[in-house]
Amino acid sequence: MDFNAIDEKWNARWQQEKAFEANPSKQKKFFLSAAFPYPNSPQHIGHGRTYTTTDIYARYLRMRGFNVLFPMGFHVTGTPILAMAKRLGQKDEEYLRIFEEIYGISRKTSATLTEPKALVSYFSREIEHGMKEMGYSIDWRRKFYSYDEHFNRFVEWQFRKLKEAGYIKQGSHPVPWCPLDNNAVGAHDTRGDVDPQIEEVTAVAFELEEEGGLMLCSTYRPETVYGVTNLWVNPNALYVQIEADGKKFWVAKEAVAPLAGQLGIKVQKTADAKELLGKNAINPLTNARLPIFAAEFVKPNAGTGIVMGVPAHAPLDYLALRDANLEGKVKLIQVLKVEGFGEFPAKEIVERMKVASQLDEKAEEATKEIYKKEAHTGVMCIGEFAGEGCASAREKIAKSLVAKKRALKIYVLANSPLFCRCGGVCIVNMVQNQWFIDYGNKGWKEKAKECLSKIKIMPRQTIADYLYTIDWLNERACTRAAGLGTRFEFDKTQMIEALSDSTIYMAFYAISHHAKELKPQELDEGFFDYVLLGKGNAPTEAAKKIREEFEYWYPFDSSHSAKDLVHNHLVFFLFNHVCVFEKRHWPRQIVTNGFVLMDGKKMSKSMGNIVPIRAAIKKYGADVIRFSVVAGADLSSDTDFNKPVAEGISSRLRAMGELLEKTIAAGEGGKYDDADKWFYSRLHRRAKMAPSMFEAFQIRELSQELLFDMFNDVQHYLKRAKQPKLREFFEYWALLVAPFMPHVSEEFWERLGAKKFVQDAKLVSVAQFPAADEKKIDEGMERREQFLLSTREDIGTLVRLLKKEGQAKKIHLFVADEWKREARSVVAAEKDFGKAMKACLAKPELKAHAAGLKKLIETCMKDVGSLKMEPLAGKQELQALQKGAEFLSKEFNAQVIVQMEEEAQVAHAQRAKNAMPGRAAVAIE
RNA sequence: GUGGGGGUGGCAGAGCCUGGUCAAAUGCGCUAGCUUGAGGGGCUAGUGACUUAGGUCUUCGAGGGUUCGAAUCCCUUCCCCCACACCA
Repeated sequence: MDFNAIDEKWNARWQQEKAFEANPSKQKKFFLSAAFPYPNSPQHIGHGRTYTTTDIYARYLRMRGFNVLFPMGFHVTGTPILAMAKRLGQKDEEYLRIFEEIYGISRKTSATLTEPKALVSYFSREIEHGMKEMGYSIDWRRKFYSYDEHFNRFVEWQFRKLKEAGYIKQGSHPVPWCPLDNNAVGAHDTRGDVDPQIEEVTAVAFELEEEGGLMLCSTYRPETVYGVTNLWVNPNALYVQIEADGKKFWVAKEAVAPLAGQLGIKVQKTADAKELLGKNAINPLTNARLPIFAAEFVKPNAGTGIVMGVPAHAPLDYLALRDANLEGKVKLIQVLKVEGFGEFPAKEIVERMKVASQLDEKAEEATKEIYKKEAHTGVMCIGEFAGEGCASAREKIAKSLVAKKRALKIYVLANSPLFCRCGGVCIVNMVQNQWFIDYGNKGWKEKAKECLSKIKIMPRQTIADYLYTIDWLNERACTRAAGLGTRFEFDKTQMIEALSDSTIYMAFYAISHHAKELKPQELDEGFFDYVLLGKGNAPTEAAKKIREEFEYWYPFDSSHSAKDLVHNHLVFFLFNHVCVFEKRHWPRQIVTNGFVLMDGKKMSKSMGNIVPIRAAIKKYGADVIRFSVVAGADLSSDTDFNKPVAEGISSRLRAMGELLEKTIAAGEGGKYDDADKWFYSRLHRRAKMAPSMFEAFQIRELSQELLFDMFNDVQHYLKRAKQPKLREFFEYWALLVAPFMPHVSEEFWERLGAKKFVQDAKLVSVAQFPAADEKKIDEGMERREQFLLSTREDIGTLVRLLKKEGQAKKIHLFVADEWKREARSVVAAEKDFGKAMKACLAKPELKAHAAGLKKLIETCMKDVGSLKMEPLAGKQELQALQKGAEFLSKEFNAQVIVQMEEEAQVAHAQRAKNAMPGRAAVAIE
């Protein structure tokens, strides 16, 4: 089988037949989509998982008679594409190399991609080709880009709705910032693509007794202010006094730049650390007098460069005191009671770990341990919040200090120093007048939760994540100074940010192909109000038709994405839908899936283990890739892509193909015998359970059943059947696996030249999903075969045990006597040994076998569980063995004798006694 | 730290909700035999330990408990992964 040729043939056919262009009709509809891609790179097989899952579902539903709409667009909003184009324009070596080595794009081509639009068009074309090659059943007429003017009008309308609802706010906001570029930095703007992490720190102000200035100490542990005995400055650093907020603060000189974006800083004077030493500050909570000491461990570039000394709870503080022989001069103050420690945990741990000095490496280890322990188990034993846990006290004290203006909230970059690609050192900037969407709004949250309670979430375990995120979400910045996308109407200097313009875009798919026919300026408030909300009168005839189309497709039935979007996009999707749309148009289902690993490892540019999807298709064929990325794991977990898996699927498919050819060549005929009955029972059983498994997204299990298990059954059937009859099998199978492997399925179907299920439809893709023929599901037949196979296994075990491989001459088989079956059913009802025995003896026909009863009941008790299942009748077992004797005889190359007499009557009576209901006895000569 | 998800045989990965048929599906790997001109591929069997009659013993992160019975239920504990906001 030439997979590539088959792929090409059917992709062309689908396109030619417009098989997936969905228009309103009388049919019931299903509207689903998967997160639209961001075209700044070619897609890899990891992307393929979400889209394939979506497509399998779409194809399944289409075969179940739904009018399915599966559209696709491109999300180009934001800064990465801009940044990438700019870097390519600068001939950035790192980017050129990634393009060349990982994406396979020549430097010559790269040179043409220096404009954002060129980049977008290049990659979106690439992605679209890949999706078509994968056979995704997408209605491409509805494609749009998120910077299209028509879409801009839509997003503007959406934001007007948010504003009307009172959800658009303005305020200040900390942002990672490059002072050289004078712009916000994201991960793609930093050297090494490091994601900037902002951390909130409390800076406590201690008034200087002598001069009224304030010593600004940054701390992660404001609750320890009660235990401050002194302040620390680095003796080798310079300190400056700055004016901010009308006050004078001392901070390290190196701290000024990182804080410049947050405090309106005016440097008043500079001083050597020595000038501060010997002065005294006042504790804002206890009014204690705190001397200022010198310590080497203080880092002038971290926080404010001034540190509170809490020797009772901070190992470094204690060590610094000890190092300077100041231990006698201060009295340690306990703030927290800590499990497993006495009054002064820091002192204790330093002594226990034998930390030599503040410069000892072990000091850090001790600090980590104490901080963790105190945060976890510490209970305040001093001050206003005595008795409270450390964590809650920390929060309350910080809040109250800030409220009393005795402390400031400052932000630092947790992973500093962080360099912008331009070379600048990143800082945190407090952006004033930042625009937000207020996801903190209580009423809105309630509505979002209401929607969540009605929506179907797959996989189900993720509901907790949604709930948590809805609760936790607060104001979210929704604009940026730069980026592609939609300009922010209420402040034209701003662009709407990427996760805010992609929350209800599915609604736009429903109408995008019509909207394109109109001029952007026609898509005004009245237009969208009418089309999307049914408000007012139709502004034009066209609008009326568009409204009808929207009404047909909405609500949105199923949203698909990878699991990483649960915490942002998918929750915004809920919020925005409940804000903008009528309740009857709220979404119905969300499905998220795990990622794809490559040989067990995460795919990444730096590892160079990214497999571009188009290359993979070329190598294995689309259907093998489709199958590989969804079959390996449950929806919720990550799956692994590797060569053996892909090849295993490929070889089975090929084998099926060859078998199909043979079947076609051989023709068909003859009466069904047991082997045929067994095989078709298995097939129809699978056909019967397939629908519920598709609907429950049990894709891993389904693929297991439909490909691997079915294949094994075929193998066994070929061995058992005198004259295999596979035509009906292929007629079913090709359709059962069609959602997974549409190309091969179409090809098989065409080769079969059959009309069943397809009727007037020309394509499998729009055929009926085959209903199982339940009459052919033959439980008894399957169980008899199972009985035969387990007997075969027993024989095999014995032959091996007796070291008689290939040498057994005669195999005698015995079926359990009737009295055993009766006794077994007694035991099944009465699981207590004694009572079961009594019950058995009460029956005259069993009493006759009293000698064997004890052993029998014991054996039955050993696996009580299996008693629940009704065993095959003796006759059935006998029939299975008799009909299977020839098969067993071939398997073991020995004469097989099935005994019909009662156990005691036959030769090998001792062995025959071993027979149990459900298990034949074996004697080997 | 907060929230979520996990720890199963050489590996991947089911089973756990609804305890017994679980030495634990399936796939890969490995071993042996057959097949093929070799290779690739295919087929058959084996793959916890012991065992010349279908048996026994020990296993599902660790420890404890409930139960006639625990991979499955409860408690304690250790470890791993993911998300945490302006980033698509």
